Amino acid sequence: MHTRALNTPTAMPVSFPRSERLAPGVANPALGGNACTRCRLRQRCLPTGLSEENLREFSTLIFSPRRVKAGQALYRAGDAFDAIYLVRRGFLKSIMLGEAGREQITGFHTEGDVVGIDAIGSERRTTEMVALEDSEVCGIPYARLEDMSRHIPALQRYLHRQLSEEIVRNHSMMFLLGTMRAEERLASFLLSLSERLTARGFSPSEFILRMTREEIGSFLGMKLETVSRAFSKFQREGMILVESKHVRLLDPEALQRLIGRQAQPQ
Amino acid sequence: MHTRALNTPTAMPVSFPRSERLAPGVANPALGGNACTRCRLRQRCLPTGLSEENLREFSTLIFSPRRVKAGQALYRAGDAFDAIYLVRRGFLKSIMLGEAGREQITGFHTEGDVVGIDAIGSERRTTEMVALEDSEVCGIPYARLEDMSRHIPALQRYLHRQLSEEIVRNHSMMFLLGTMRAEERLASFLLSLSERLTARGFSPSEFILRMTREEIGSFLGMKLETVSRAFSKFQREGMILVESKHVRLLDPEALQRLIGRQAQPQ
DNA sequence: ATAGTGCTTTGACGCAGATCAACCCTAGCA
DNA sequence: TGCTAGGGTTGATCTGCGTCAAAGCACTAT
Repeated sequence: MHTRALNTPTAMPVSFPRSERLAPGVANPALGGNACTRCRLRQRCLPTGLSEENLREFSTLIFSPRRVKAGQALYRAGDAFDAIYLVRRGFLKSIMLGEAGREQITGFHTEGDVVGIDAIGSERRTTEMVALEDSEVCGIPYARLEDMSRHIPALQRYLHRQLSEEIVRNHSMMFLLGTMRAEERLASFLLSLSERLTARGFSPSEFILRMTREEIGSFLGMKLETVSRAFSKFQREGMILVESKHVRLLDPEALQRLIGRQAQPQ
Repeated sequence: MHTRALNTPTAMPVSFPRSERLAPGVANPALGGNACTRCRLRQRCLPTGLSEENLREFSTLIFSPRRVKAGQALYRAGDAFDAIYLVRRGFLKSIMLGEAGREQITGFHTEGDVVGIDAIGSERRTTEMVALEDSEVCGIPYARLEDMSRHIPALQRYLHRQLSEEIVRNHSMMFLLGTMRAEERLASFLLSLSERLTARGFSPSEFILRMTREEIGSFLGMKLETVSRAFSKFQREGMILVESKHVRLLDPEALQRLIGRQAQPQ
């Protein structure tokens, strides 16, 4: 039995027990050039089922990694759509802007995620993508990806699967926003975050939030004060430990129950 | 200046002035067999830019129209995903089912819409599609569509555009559910309904709602009573005329303003 | 040290919308 | 003709969450 890496290399608050950081699954942590075949994320980000030859061909598509500093935008609403991106490192948010200065965060993204796929088939970006911490992404020019996916069926399936997953995620969010109350939303958020981090080889029960209470609120359709109160309540009831951005899930089943119960009367 | 067709062939309530029904844009209203080239919806539902030859090839894909009676499901959650559908006639809703018997309507669909595309790339349906009135859909087996789109670029683009539009619609819904208050949601709903019907050659300002207050509420994340009150208020303020399912927009700009204003304080 | 800034927490209060309930209308049907 | 069921409207009341405000904490700059 061993602890898995926290989703951060930075120091923990002193009052919190520090978890050990392990190598995230792949033996060679040194990043190579931009050749996908040597990338540490190869298992997670590339289409599966490509032949060696196809994989090499696919690698030629990819721009060398681009850095996006915390606070900077990878793209903005209105920009021409010409590429999708694989997140290689870091954490980003996608934002939708509406009239009257209203805006909403429509997603958070971290390593291994495909981002910017939502504008596929359109001319321009309708959302913008901003880094919450220093990040690195690999761009794939869309026109060439479209071409290549015509003669590599596995690539076509990969693309369609990414699109499908985006749609399914969106449906889940619509469901969350349309039917859940504040505490259910936050519980759901925490559990899904935990799942995603687990899939990336991090600890399922302990993590660092990369976003503010206000950003969580924007994503979940509630105000930052409500987010904060829900965190405090979960802590009071022993379901989580929270200290500012550091969260530990003590009783995920309780969070799950909190979402599941409370069906409509009879 | 002439009036356009209402989105129904049925009789109007007597107290409402009846609009004239005109032919919906295409000269020959008699439906042919299942040959797309003779379908009255050809302009709206088929990929544009196909050569005559490609169009004939595409037509061979399509199953002959399938009828779905009001209340019946076209597919259910858990069904194998094997086809997408073009709505040829009628009106349907898609529903997402959650734990504890909760459910939410994620979309309404009418003629010319592509439905069932959300499960692309997955094995099984995650939502279900139920007809609100007697409907007709043309199925397209997905595996063959995927194949064919590899050698017909216009078809590939068409597919990607459909997926993109689905994603953009979902984002708009997330924005609506996450940032708008009840009256704004309903105003937004009415305007978007009006737009969609206009694009199909119906009257932009007068239409029949095919769904109940409860279904509108489910879609917009509010209770049926709140929907009803918002309708009444809009009518009191002279923005719409509403009599049960029959709606006329008297002042669309006012509805638009209702959404636009009310930014967050400074 | 000190001040300033951004983020978080917590309390007090108010309101939008949910809930509960009564009643109406229409359609279908015995 | 009357009964029933489903849908819609409206009123009264309740409550979850937004709003407003104050204060604390961690960082950074000076």
